[in-house]
Amino acid sequence: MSKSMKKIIGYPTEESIHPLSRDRIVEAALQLLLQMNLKELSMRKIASKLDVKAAALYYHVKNKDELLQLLTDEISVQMGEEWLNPSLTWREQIMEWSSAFRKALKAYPNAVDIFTETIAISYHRLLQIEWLYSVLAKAGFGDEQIPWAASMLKNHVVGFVAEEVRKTGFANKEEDSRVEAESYTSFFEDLPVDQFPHMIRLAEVTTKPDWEKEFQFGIGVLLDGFEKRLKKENQ
Amino acid sequence: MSKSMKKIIGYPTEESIHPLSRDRIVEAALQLLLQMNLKELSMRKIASKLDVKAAALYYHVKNKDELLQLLTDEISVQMGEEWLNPSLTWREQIMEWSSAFRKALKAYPNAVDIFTETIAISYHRLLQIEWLYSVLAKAGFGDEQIPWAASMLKNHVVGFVAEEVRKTGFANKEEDSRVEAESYTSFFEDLPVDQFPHMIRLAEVTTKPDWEKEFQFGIGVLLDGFEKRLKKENQ
DNA sequence: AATTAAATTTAACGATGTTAAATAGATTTA
DNA sequence: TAAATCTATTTAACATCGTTAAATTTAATT
Repeated sequence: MSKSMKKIIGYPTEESIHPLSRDRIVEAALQLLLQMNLKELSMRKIASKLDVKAAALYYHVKNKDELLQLLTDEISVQMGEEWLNPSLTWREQIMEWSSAFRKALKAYPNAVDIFTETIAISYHRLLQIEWLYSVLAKAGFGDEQIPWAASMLKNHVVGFVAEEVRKTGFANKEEDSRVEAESYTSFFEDLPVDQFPHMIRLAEVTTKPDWEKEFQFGIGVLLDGFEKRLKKENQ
Repeated sequence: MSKSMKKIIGYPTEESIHPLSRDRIVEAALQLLLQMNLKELSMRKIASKLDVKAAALYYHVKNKDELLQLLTDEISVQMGEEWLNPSLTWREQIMEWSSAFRKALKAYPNAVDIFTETIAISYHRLLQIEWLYSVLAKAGFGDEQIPWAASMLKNHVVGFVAEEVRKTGFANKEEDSRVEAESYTSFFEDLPVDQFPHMIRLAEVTTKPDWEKEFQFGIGVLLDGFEKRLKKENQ
């Protein structure tokens, strides 16, 4: 693109296309999280990606913690609504939601830890929880148990994906975690056999995990456990 | 204590009682975590608490990450073995373990996030998992499902306590999180009623949580879910 | 054209994890 | 006992970080 072209009135310059904003900051941060892990993500790097100095970010965002909260909110937004299907049973609805949530989390593997470290107090995360509440209410849960069950589901998916990401490894800048995931695989061989009999016997299963199958198992356990409590209440 | 007294041969001086070591470093770090949160904990502060310069720590510990791992290991050690009781059913054994694990985690509330962020590759944490494996194996679970169930239990307790700590608030230096916990309580009043009907209706339940009851509910759900899978397999 | 408001930069502060080299203390060897 | 070696700690420095106040530029309004 020539410099003269940029001077045409109304021609969208880099700046007019991309005025600095919360959304652009969030977008840049998420992009960076695809190339580096959470510890490496800094305000300065985000700013640099936007051709701006770090202090400029603070006009649009209170501090880094707030920005991280915004990231979780945006990820919740990107989860979309395709999983929403009122014609399904409550079990099916929750299974759809769980899979969609997992998928959204895995889209930004390095952001998962933000979910584990923060309370859900952003708009779109709250919408998710509200929806969970509505499904659980229709399923017949008592008022006290609705938040309990919702919390379990949320924590389970987040915890599951966090572990999945850690053990699967994900591309850092210096491919650190990939190495970590490998060393984890060969880790079991160094265990004292007498003290860890089960762990060693199960090493084969543990080091070649079928994450999808394990995920379905987990959701199934929760749903079965929920259902039993439902029946107990109504009998 | 007079200076001359310290000179008596064999009298335990400050230094001879307290030679720098991994254990002392871990102990100091855990003590500091009772007065500040995880983000505030630094190598320099730990060193200062031990009347030593920060670099000295690196002779005993590879880096901060390893130290944090050691903290989780020590907390696992402090969990003790009172919860161990082979005469109980597998359900009861797991309930005892869960409660003991929760209690151990809550002894250092500001350390919980280390558990959520790290893989269990330290000796005493692995011992816990090995024990879970043995109980689940005796309960009759198939080899594939044993690690799955164990992982669920571990993740559930850690996730639960993490949330409990965040929402309960814990004494920081500047009583920051206590304020945060308060503002969380009054948080629901600002929600748009039409978009969050359930959340607002349940606000009373959610802001006055009975954590012990909720914890038992969660473990019960998991155990019921497990049991159903057990029966399915054996039929 | 002058004034005000909005957005960004400059510059700086204190703090962090970590490392290499220098130093002191203790132990072993000659 | 003196020299040499090993152990443990300090000194000093590096690059980086989150954040803020003040100065500056750019845009909007009067």
